[in-house]
Amino acid sequence: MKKYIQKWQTLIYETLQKIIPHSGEPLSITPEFIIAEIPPRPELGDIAFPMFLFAKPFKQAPKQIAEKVAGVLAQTPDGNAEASGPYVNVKLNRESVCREVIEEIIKKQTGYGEVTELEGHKIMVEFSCPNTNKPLHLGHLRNDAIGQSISNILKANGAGVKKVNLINDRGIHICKSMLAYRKFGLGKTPGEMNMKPDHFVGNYYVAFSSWAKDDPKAEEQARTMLKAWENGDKEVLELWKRMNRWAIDGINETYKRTGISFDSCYYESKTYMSGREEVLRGLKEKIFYKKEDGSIWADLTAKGLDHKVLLRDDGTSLYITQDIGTAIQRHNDWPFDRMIYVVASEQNYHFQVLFHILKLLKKSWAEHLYHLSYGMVNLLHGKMKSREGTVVDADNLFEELTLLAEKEIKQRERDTKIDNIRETSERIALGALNYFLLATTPGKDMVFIPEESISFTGNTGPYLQYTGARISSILRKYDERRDAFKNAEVVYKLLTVDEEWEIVKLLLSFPEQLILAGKELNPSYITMYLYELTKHFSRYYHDNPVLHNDDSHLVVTRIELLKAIRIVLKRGFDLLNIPFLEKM
RNA sequence: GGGCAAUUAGCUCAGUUGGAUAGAGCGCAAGCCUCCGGAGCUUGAGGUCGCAGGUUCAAAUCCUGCAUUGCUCACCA
Repeated sequence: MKKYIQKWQTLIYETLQKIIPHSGEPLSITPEFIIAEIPPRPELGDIAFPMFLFAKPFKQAPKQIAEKVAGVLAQTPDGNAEASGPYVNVKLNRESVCREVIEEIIKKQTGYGEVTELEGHKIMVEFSCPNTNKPLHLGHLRNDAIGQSISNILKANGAGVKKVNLINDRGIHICKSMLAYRKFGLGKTPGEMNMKPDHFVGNYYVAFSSWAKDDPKAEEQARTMLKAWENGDKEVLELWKRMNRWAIDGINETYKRTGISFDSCYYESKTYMSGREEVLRGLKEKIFYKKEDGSIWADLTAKGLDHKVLLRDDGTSLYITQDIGTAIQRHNDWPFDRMIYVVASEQNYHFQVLFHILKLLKKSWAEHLYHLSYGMVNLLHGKMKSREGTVVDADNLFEELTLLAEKEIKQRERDTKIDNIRETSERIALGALNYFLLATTPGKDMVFIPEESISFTGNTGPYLQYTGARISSILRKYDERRDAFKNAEVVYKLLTVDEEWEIVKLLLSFPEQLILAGKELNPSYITMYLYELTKHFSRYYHDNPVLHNDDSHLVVTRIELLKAIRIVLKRGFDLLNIPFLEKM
């Protein structure tokens, strides 16, 4: 669409130049600054140009200016202009636009969703970052969905993207589940208990909490264990390795199920030391200071921030210590132009502090670090609170959604027409989940409603998947009857239905939405776009038969349109990690 | 108490750099199957855009104040 808007901006600009009244002032802008809009109702036209801005220099009412401009541009090879109050509304030449767009999409296939906006940029994206003391929950699912999708979107914008995970495998919280296991675990294994191993580990983290409630010594023992861990205590390390393996194996299973992957994986246990060294170096260079008790601090009050502790008085590391080390190591490993941290908004302050500390440490790249902050995921009946046991476990939720999808399939009596019901249900569940999590702007808190997400009607992932399956079904039928259309030709002039035109305009704007989504780091531009596209398609094919037409030229032309829609849908689904289903 | 953010229909969410009558979905009400898959389509009701000022041709959008809610200011991560 941009291409056509630019063309018309120039045409409007040239026309305005011609009609400047003698008493008026010359135009002080260039064509690209002429405001172009999409009219509120399609029957008004395809592009709208408000004339308000020219009223002052022309010393004329916007309405009069619009009429004059439209008079000059009423009939052109590129389309027609007409005045509507203070607006000049343009209707594009449908036939030529239809041809250009549909042919381009079919020629490029899914490459149609590739733009060069960020070519040459190296962008590292960190997301997920699980703790190895418990399984993933709903909050992680939003994190994963955003991280994965943003990476896809940046890649489609031409950037070199490296997806990285950071395994939170050290620290006092890890010691807590270890302690509880040592105390209550009796050497059992997840295999013996027939449990998913990360859930097995998570149970001991819960066990620690209830133990610590009655026994004040529990917290102290955890601190002692952390010290032992950092000092390389053999028995502690042995236990740590064993339990970490369980947790990570389980978490990887969830990633696999939900289509999440990484290019490389960092471990806090391997980076915290370099963070500590960096802090000590900073101390030596008097960037930081030491308190009497031996703890090391940064004074950030000059920046309007607080004082921040970087190393405990017993010398052990904190969250921020290892974050410093990790950032430095990453930039050494893969010198990025930008680094995006996908982390919940509750850590906004932490990242302000982290980025500033890295600047204090004179890391020139620190200003290219960006915290992509996403809001909390709440439930309809309130917040998720681990203490109240209302945390939604990722695996359980996914299973719940899968079963709901399976039930729907059976209810619709589609089970005989689908090859693998379980697999299809899982793919619908994933589509439902990712669509729902990505449809809300990342920065905002959101309410997750499982039943609504899996609903097969309305603005949901499954509805999108259904539409994709319907298109696929029509194209399959066309293939089967191909011989009947041997002599038919594609004639774009035949696409005269308004709904066809709306769809073509949408196809035209896909690359622009992709650029926007990349610029704003916001996948919801894609979810909104895909919903618009599927809604228009549903309306269209409800009233306009594709295959059941006497005119075989019309059939093959509409088939071209459907192929183009399918390509764009597929590409859009890929960006959001929503599986495309041929049948469902 | 300080900082950051949010507030749009009963509920969940859109609303580009200020621009034509503020939009979807769910739910509610009423319709549509001799039709490529009815998981669909059509129509309707439902809004003082948190409140009060200001900026201007024009404000949900920009500015100021207030209210409410969330997050945060830990030797947790």
